[in-house]
Amino acid sequence: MEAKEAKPKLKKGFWKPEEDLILRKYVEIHGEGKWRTVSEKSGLKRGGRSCRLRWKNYLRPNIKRGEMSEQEKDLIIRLHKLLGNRWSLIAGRLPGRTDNEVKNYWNTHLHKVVSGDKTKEQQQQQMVKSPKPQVPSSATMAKTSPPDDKETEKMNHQVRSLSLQDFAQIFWDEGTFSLTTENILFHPFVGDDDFQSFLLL
DNA sequence: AAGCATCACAACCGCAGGCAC
DNA sequence: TGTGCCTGCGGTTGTGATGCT
Repeated sequence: MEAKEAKPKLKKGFWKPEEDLILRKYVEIHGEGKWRTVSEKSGLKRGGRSCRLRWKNYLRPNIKRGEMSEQEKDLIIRLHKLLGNRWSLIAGRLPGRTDNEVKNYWNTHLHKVVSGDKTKEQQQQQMVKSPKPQVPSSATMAKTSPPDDKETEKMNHQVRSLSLQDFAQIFWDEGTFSLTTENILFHPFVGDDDFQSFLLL
């Protein structure tokens, strides 16, 4: 039995600093995309998807590392309530954070908080009071992303179109808006007529 | 000090949509 | 119009770090 094709054995597991360096340099010169060729041409013995993930989650410029701020935590909880496990959409509202990071953070910290921690329970109760519709499981949601501008616009549109009312409810606490300045800054409606109207409600 | 349990997070995998040919 | 490749998404797994007994 012949071996089909001497496939170079792909490396798995944690990335070494020198591998990061190679990938970073390659992307700086050639740009993002065509991840399969990145792995072939750069000499990295990594699969294209592994390269893409590493770049997207750790090497990309403007990645924010470190602990989540209170505003970020709050926003994640609220958006998760609204959007469900649409991590890429949620991450899109958190500058510098990646979907993987948000997902991990939710699974290790916030999920526990929301589903049981006494000290935080009160915060969550406010949101649990009025059940929010989840995003319809439409195949159009959150799958596939063309490059940035389009994607951003698409996400904003998606969130906008389904959630003006939902946001109004979510940010409504016991008869008082808890829409903070920070939340407004993160909010996709900023600058939109929709949002202006929303604020005037 | 050693062994075990749990936590936190990086990375991988399967699936599905978009796009080029 | 059909097919195959590329890429992104969400779920899951693996591994190192830390805490506890």
